Amino acid sequence: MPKDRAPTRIQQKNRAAILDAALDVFSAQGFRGATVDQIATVAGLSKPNLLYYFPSKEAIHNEVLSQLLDTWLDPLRALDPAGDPLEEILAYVQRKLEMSRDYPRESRLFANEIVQGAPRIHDVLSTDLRALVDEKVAVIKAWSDAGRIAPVHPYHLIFSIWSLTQHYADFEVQVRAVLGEEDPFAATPEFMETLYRRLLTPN
Amino acid sequence: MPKDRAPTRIQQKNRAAILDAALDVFSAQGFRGATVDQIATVAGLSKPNLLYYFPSKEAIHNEVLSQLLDTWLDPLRALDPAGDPLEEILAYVQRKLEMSRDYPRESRLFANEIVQGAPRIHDVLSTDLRALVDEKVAVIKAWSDAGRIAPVHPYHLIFSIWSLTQHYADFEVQVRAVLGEEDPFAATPEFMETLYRRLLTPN
DNA sequence: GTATGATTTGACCAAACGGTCAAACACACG
DNA sequence: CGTGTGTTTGACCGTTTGGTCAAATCATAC
Repeated sequence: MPKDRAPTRIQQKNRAAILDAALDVFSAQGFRGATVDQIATVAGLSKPNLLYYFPSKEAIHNEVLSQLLDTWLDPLRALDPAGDPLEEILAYVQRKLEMSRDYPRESRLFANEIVQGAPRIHDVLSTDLRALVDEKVAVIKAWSDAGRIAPVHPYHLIFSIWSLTQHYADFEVQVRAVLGEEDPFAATPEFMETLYRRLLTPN
Repeated sequence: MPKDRAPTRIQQKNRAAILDAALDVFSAQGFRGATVDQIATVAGLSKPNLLYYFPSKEAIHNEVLSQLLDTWLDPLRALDPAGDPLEEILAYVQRKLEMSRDYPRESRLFANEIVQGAPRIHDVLSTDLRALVDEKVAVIKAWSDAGRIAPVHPYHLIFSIWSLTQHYADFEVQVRAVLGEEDPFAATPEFMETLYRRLLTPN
């Protein structure tokens, strides 16, 4: 490990390469399935060299995961209580869908972690995530109570948005196997819009 | 390995215990994350004893996975072209939801496999699964074209059902972290029914 | 009870894995 | 150029893992 100075160009480049490679490997194999050697190879480094930049496999995983968590909830944070209810929710759906299309590795990393019981991020889920969801649920409930959108169970509404949008990244192999040549994201935005417009348009 | 005779009572009991334990461990840790020792311990056997009944870790995984695939698509197979369109689809949704509630381990095993690229079941997906989906998509498209349900992209309709229902099993930790004490499945059937009724009821 | 096959296990092996370390190498700066 | 710091690596270590095997134990039919 280098001393406590400003990172050199080499450090910046290599740390970035390692984190990108780790995202590749962890999202495709899970934490236990990934090997340090694999990550090093993908990053174009030797294993000891990689361990010169990060103290352990777990440290790399933590770093990748916390970088992910930082941005993962941005689309929901942006849901504006002052905006038009239906349009706000539709915009949130589209933002989430874009993230699945543009950052599928991040989505799969998250999925891997959750499916296997979220051992490393359970705390964040039941504190930060829960608080954010509670906040936005209150907004949606207010809209619903005011009759500005159809009555809906707000928690399940949010779960449905998560599951529908992330499905195209997390289960991409399955979607592609079923669709064949067709682009999975071709008709998806329109489908989502129709679905939530019909669900939420008041009477 | 015993000779090629009818399985004894001990064989039946132990093979069943192993497969159940394997479902536990594989669904919670993924293939590479699971160890033979773990499975053996959960099954109440020693590792060499377990390997007396199955030749390898991969053989156990294959067996568990193929038993799963056998029944996983039954709810979709049961979609009856002769039934009432909306009620048929709603019934399919409820069957899938029940499977998520009653067989979450199976759902998570499947999710683990797909998220990590489905290396072992890719063939089944692009043959059997695809054929079944194509068949049912045709049914839904016919209903849609006949105006018996609202116009809808049939593939994405099916994907939406998969993702929504399986979400409650695959992402159970997250759902519970957000909902707290509340039973994840309490309001879910009603939410699903409302959603698909609104989406599919012809104008 | 005893013979035969089924079942179980402790001891063991080779490979893979996460991680360490001293030595070699590269590079910037005077 | 040389020297001090940052960087890279081959060799190595202890542990975990999947799997083997011979020997011991158990169940059952005669």
